[in-house]
Amino acid sequence: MASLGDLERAVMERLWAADGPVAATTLRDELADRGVALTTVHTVLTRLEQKGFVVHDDARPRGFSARSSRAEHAAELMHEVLGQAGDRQAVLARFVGSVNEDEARLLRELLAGS
Amino acid sequence: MASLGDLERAVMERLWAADGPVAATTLRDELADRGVALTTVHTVLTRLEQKGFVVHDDARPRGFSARSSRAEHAAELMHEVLGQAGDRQAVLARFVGSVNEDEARLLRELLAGS
DNA sequence: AAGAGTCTTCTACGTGGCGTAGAAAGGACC
DNA sequence: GGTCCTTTCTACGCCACGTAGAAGACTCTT
Repeated sequence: MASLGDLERAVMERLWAADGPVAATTLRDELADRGVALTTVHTVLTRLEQKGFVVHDDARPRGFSARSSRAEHAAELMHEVLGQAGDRQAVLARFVGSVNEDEARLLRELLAGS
Repeated sequence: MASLGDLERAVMERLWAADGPVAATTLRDELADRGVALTTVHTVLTRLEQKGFVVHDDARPRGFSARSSRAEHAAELMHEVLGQAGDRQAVLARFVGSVNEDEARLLRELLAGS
């Protein structure tokens, strides 16, 4: 369960927001506010690939994409937290005890269908 | 959202398992498999206090205790993940889509009461 | 096919968090 | 008051991550 650094997260955010593979130069431009160098973007992408969060095609300007969607990733994280937390029932109880009404309704609907 | 290191987690685990304040020496003994020095335990406890996960009384052998229960902590973490993940509904959908049947039933019960 | 420009990989450095603990200071108990 | 336990102070090493230069690989144009 690897956690992400600031820049790593920012990069993932762009990849999640994109609807296809993204070039490193594009990412650098999107992260212009940080003023990061292109090589920095590449380093981060490489590390994200090692962690299994990113893949790239072998087109010539490489296209990088997130391995799973943002929602999938978050849901996985939630399961991880739930998993390594001993009493799963207690955790779930606390969890649903503090969701707002809209989300409670949504959850009821989602659970009704299964 | 501070994440915990290995030893920090191990310490929290003991504090969560305990039903009252725990002395540093006790923790060191419980962590005997790691062979950590007492001062190491103290350092970790201090850092955990700075992060807001632990408090201590001012009895003479200080009593350390977790600020919130393990379940509360996990539930909070789950909310954090959910919160910073953009489309909360999508995340919840993915999440309940992959809970097992027992947990789904539990969730339905928990949600029915609210 | 050479040259120019772009993309990718290699390598490396600084910082900060965490595991680690000795040394010193503070308090308890006989 | 001296000895022993506890707490605090200070410090070091390692690893993850942000950062990027240098060099190598590739493409494209002429």
